[in-house]
Amino acid sequence: MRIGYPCINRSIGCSANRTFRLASYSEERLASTIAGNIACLKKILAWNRDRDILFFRITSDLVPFASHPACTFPWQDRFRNELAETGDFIRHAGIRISMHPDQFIVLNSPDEAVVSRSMDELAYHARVQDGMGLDTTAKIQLHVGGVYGDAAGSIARFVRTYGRLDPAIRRRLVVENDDRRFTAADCLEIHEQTGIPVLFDVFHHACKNNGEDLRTMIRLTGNTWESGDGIPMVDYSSQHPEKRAGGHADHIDTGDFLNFLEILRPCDRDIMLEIKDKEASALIAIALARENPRSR
DNA sequence: AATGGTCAAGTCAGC
DNA sequence: GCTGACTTGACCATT
Repeated sequence: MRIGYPCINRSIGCSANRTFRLASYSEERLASTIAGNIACLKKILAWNRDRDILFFRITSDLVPFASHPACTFPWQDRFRNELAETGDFIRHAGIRISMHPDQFIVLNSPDEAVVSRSMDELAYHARVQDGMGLDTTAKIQLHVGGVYGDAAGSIARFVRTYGRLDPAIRRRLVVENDDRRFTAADCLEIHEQTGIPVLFDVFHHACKNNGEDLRTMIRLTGNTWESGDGIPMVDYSSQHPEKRAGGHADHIDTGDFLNFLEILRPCDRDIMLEIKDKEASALIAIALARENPRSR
């Protein structure tokens, strides 16, 4: 079991998701931004490794505008060495990597232009992981997409589009339940038709479900991951006490997390903490997991 | 140096 | 019809 956090480290003082405005786009600006982002990513990974944080979500902003028509810069060639070195570090440290394209990537959109742009953006994500030489246990997690007033039809559209994806994307793509549109059961249905692994989001499941037993869903979603996909990933968060239902907590709720660890037992999972204070909560979660080992 | 409007992109609930 | 939320704020013109 690895425990990690997404994208940003608030302790180090650098950011791996620097970007700039499209209006100020230039190759020089892009190249210097990418160089800075990769340099910071390496610092974060080393900081994590030193603290046994062995799961990390790499920001989608590592290469700004990578899939935008304005970007003709051959970043994968220009940063070949930097990407490969980062990948070497990741492998030697035993770190697990995920990425999570943002809300604009919608494979089941009825608008073919949206689908096309989404595929380009997924190809970029795959190229980052390929450039690092990561195996297929590194994943790209995506939600099903929009409902458009017809959930069944929208699931069918996701399945059809999945069949069109480049294998370089397909071997890394996993589908995740969201908090208001498609449940883990919907994702399992998609798995039946495509074979895509299901990344179970515990908090989203609490927000939207069909009354399924939590342990059962953890087991069923875990079964969709084959050996080449690695240990199943799960996303974990808890409700922010003041925000709307579905709002992520600022800080780990230790009681809730311990309860989750107990429910998880005896399944092995890599846990991504989607909590605002990032590495601070990850360090606490790792200490809690140590005190409450999975195998007795 | 601090601040507030704005930023490539989609969908949808809530007002 | 507009705004905010989403896995994650950061950029930049202006004061």
